[in-house]
Amino acid sequence: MFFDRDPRLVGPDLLGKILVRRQNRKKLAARIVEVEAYLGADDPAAHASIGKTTRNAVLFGPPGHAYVYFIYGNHYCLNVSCLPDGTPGGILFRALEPLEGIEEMFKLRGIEETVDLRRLTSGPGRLAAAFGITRERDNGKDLTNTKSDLYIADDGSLPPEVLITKRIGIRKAMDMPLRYIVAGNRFVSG
DNA sequence: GGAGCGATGTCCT
DNA sequence: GGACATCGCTCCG
Repeated sequence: MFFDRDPRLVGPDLLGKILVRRQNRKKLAARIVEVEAYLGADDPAAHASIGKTTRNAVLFGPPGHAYVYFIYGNHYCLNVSCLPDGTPGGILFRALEPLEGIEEMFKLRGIEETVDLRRLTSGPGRLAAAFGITRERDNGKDLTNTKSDLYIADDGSLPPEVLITKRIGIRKAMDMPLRYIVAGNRFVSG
């Protein structure tokens, strides 16, 4: 299956796909335009590099599941697990291009709709807030289940061009080229 | 528009 | 007790 592969292969293939949230009959949808790969023991920046703990257990579980963690006392971040059960790895969602339910996303973010659309879902903390993602609610969910209230959809569209760069905002393994972005997309962070 | 910094929870040593 | 895969606010140009 799609996520049962190395994150370095899943990452670029995720670009162009759509993250969908359903809640109170409302549908939120946004296109994935920026992600980062996080590996296992060989990647000091990865949460999985320290071995399996209660916090990072989802990364060691079956592929395609949501790993949500709380960072800097303020923000949630969304990842999806990769590789087979027992082998850690995942992809961090860093930026989305809003498609549907934009009004609801502004509400969930707690900002006015006059704010530049780019500030709505550009950045891991921002996109998680815009989708109402919390650890309590979403950690461990199967993102391949389209009956779920949080999943990844595919409308068949492919990004024009994928660029690979160094990852952003980390203190370790800063030089590994594991960030994947849609070239020229205005919703990419940084 | 960029550098500096505070907020603030959770996990791990 | 320190680190942390962030954000938004200041202050300065």
